[in-house]
Amino acid sequence: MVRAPRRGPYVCGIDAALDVVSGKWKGAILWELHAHGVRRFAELRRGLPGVSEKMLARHLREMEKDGLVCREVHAEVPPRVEYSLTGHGRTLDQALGPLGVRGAERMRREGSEEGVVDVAEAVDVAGPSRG
Amino acid sequence: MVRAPRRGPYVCGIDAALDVVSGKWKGAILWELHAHGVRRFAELRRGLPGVSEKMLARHLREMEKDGLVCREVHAEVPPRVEYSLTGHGRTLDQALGPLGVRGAERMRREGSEEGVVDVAEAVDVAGPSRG
DNA sequence: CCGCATCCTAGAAGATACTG
DNA sequence: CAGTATCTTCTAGGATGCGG
Repeated sequence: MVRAPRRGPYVCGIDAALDVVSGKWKGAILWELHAHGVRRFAELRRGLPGVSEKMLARHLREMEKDGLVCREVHAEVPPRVEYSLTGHGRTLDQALGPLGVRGAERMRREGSEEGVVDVAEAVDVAGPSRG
Repeated sequence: MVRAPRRGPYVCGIDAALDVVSGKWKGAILWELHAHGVRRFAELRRGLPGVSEKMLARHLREMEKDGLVCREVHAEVPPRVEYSLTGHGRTLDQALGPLGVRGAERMRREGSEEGVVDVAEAVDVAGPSRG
């Protein structure tokens, strides 16, 4: 486990807010949806190298429950489900923007000695606008 | 030894930034230090109901290593160590401010059905000024 | 008082197989 | 394609005891 997911009693607001994004992939999911606006399950999966269907589905469910993402199911023959950020999710993402900037710096430093994906270099890691 | 907290490859800046505060008590520690400015080990411990010395010490070390907190050791007969936020830590805390507001709302909702400490009510959960 | 070391547990995350 | 169920692995976090 990477983070420390829990729904326990919170000590403060930050604690509670952080809990909403506690999960190895939630930050990345937020980033993906923010960057692309709308994303299908398979697309998200491809965007998160290493994630398993189980974890992706679970995190998506939790984030939906937390009102961060919107899940739109299209009743078609080839199943199609699209995910996007809710207003709430966007607000959270915006709040996370500054963190992204700091994180990007961290990536460059830590990346040198611990390895880091370079996908982040492709876009503005702080919070890319969706074109 | 304790294997270094998985600073694995990050997918994006947000991911990297979130990793710095991943740990059950880091958010609360940040909040405590922000609220009080300077805090001794024992004080922090009392401020974080339920935390163990091990976890408090470990998280503090990690946060120090990440440049979030400053650790000042006073070579006195009764050992005294004081912790405070570094400029970096304050920046992070500020970025977390908006999250705190959202988290506070969450606490009120979730709190009703999951229980929540009321210490948050005592101060501005979003980011109390230390006056 | 501060905080490290050791052992142990809960549950998060991973791999895989299967269903609609 | 989307998502669930099951089994395994991994490790953050908790409990306790010792040392400076």
